Amino acid sequence: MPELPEVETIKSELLPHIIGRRFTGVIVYDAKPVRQPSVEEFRRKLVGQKITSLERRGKYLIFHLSSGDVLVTHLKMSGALLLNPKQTDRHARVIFHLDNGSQLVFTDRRRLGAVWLLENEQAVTGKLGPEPLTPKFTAETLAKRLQSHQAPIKAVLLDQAFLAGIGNMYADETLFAARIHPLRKANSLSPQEIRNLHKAIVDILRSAIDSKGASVDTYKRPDGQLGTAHFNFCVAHRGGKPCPVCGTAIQRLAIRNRGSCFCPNCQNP
DNA sequence: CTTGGGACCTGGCTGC
DNA sequence: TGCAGCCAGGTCCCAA
Repeated sequence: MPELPEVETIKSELLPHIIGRRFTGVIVYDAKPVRQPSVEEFRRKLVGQKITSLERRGKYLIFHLSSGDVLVTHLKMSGALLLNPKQTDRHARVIFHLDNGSQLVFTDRRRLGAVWLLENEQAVTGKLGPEPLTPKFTAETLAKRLQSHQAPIKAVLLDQAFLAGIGNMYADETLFAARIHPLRKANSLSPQEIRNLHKAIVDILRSAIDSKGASVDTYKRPDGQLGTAHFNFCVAHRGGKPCPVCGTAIQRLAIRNRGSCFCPNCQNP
């Protein structure tokens, strides 16, 4: 599942291969992911445009084009952007042909992913919360934003309008690193716990980026390689297995219909 | 405003 | 071995 570290990895590995390239053709095998505009307009407007820059916002990728328009992608659960894959599988949804002969393949097994071609990205990314890996995201910022939430901290961390880019696995890892129980009410955290949580968010995300993301499910980098961040996971996707710190069995429960793994000993309620 | 539940979607897994 | 049904989770939509 591509979360911030996975999307950041895709961005940085795609970047050198696509900057300055021009779209020469766009083949839509599945219209479902093309959210805006119509498939016909999507193709017509895209062909001929040059990619001038590529940025990540939360879990979105934003391709800036020479026309001023932006191509925005979200990979959701099972999406990937593959560069010149050896074989195009049956899950290829859109193929972008570039002027150097390369193919950029948007593939997505579960068909939840989406692409937009827009005048600007605000309609899609406008409601996102702060970027956790920018200097503006401080423990003080976090503390202030937590005050207005009494939902479980795990649910709040998953809210993209609260903080952009964290998904289920990194929320679990972050709370474990900060020793905070996922059901704690967000506005009940002490100043020290908030400082710990802030540090955990930054550390966990940075280290996952260093490991090129986590390949627990279908996540692949543009060249088809896997990431290794999941080898460092302490609790995420480890329900029933021993806690690496104390050996207690990792517990699993549903919060907001999402599986949450935590150590009942290290993360006290 | 916040909160929580259902829907979307497909393939891997479970259990009969 | 076959197959129905469950489950995974990012985000949108809706109701309270």
